[in-house]
Amino acid sequence: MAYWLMKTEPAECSIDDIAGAPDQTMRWDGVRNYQARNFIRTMALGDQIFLYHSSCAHIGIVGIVEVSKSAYPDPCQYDPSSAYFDPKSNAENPRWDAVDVRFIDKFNAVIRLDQLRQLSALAEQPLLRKGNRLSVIPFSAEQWHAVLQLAAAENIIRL
DNA sequence: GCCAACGTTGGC
DNA sequence: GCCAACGTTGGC
Repeated sequence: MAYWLMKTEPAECSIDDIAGAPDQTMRWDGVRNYQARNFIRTMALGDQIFLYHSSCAHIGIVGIVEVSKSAYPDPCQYDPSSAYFDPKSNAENPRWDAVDVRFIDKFNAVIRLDQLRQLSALAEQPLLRKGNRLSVIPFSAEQWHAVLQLAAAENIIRL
């Protein structure tokens, strides 16, 4: 099993939106960056994902979701009415993939950026690098557990 | 709203 | 293949 972090603008799709969706499951579509897409293609059923709210009032990790369906062609790329329509993609050779994610947990507080920066285990984390724009980011098991332990120490979650 | 950083595009 | 221009991301 692998660990990941995915960014979302809560105005578009928040942790509450996922928790409130049918089967608490949503398609994670609209990824239009090749590096992020390549990560999506390596995701496996059951992989654990930190959900991160960006460009909002309370920036940080807000909960956990998991991969409930591994990568498949993102239907939005074929839909001319979609903001994610890609006229250069075609069914024979789909350019973009999606996964399905299922709600696992919402923390009782946001794990803020300044808290994450305190973790030496995250010193090399692309998420914390200035100018980082990657929306799908792998986490090592060590990084994953360091975040969970921080959250437990701050009474954000119970381990 | 500002602006730095980045990925992508397209002319050459 | 280079690289400037552009659009977007994302923290502040």
